[in-house]
Amino acid sequence: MSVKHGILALLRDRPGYGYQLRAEFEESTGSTWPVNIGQVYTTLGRLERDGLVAKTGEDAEGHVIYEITESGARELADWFARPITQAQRPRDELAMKLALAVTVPGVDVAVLVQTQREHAQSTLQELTRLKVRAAAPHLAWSLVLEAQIFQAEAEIRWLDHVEERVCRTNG
Amino acid sequence: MSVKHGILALLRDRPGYGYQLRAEFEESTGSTWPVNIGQVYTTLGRLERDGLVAKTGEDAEGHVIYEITESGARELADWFARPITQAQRPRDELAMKLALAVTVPGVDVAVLVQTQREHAQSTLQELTRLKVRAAAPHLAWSLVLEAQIFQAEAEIRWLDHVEERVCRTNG
DNA sequence: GCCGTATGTATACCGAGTATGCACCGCCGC
DNA sequence: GCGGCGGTGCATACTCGGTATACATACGGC
Repeated sequence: MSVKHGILALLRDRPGYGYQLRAEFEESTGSTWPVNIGQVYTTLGRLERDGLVAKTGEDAEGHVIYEITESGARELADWFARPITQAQRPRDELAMKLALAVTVPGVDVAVLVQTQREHAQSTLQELTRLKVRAAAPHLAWSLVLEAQIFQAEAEIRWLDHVEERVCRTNG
Repeated sequence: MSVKHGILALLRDRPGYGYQLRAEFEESTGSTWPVNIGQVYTTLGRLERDGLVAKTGEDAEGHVIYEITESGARELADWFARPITQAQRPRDELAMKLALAVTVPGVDVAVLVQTQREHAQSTLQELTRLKVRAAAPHLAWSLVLEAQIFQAEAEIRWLDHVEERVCRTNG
């Protein structure tokens, strides 16, 4: 979903080709999410199939150039207007794991929570360090980084909450 | 990933068959995440292929029964011991969208943030209502629900933060 | 008897993501 | 000069998560 709309957004700015789109895509998210080049081509293929982009031929260097279509621009505008809903998101792996852990017998939930919290805390420290160190932060990059920070904090808060609830339940 | 380990966890408790495993899986997460039955069978197939579960034949009613293998139990124990890392998680759709929005020209970031926050707030209210209304809450269910609440709160906090940063940048 | 629903298994299909193959080109060292 | 090496660029094969659907059986109500 995201790579698809990312490519559309980049193509709305100006036409481009696969390899270049990957670089722009990664740069626009502050190189936080590496994108496999193969995925760019398959996504471009699907977008073309669905009439959201079109091949315009080749440029002087022989690159296969794509441009956005009217239909693609509409889809992009819709996407920006639509909020991201809970339903579109994948399952929360951690919540799932803990739900399983408290359901099936023989799992030490306290240890699990403890391990996860230690991990989350070191992740949070690492992210904070990255943020502080950044000399001339790219806006998109720092927004993504801060999203990860807020999420890590929420995870730690939730783990504290879980620990309290589970301990109270057990004793 | 999660369905795979969920099935392993359920099978460690006792052997079972596809349809039953789906019901148990959904119940263990408080019916928060519906699982398509087809996925259960394909996952069981892959688990069998990899030697993590094994068919034991049929029970009295003719159900195809699977049981966990030693190797499967090891993998499950490993999974519970391993923390969930950032890398295993999928891209954050919302962070991605905003990173794109501030990068490509012609997107009204303020409106986007506003729309998303309204949506997140109504989601949060809905989740809170669910939590309060729950008469005899299942532990796993309420943990999952609370995870969603903590995440929605973090999202709203982050959106406030983004708004402040973007406004400051623009004016 | 027959229709609708729940139970149960299995397969086809699609999209996201990864690995890999293949070709071209420019640079650097010998 | 030339042979290796790394960057650029395109394309395909493959796996996995997830959905839809086909198909069969059993059971209960009209």
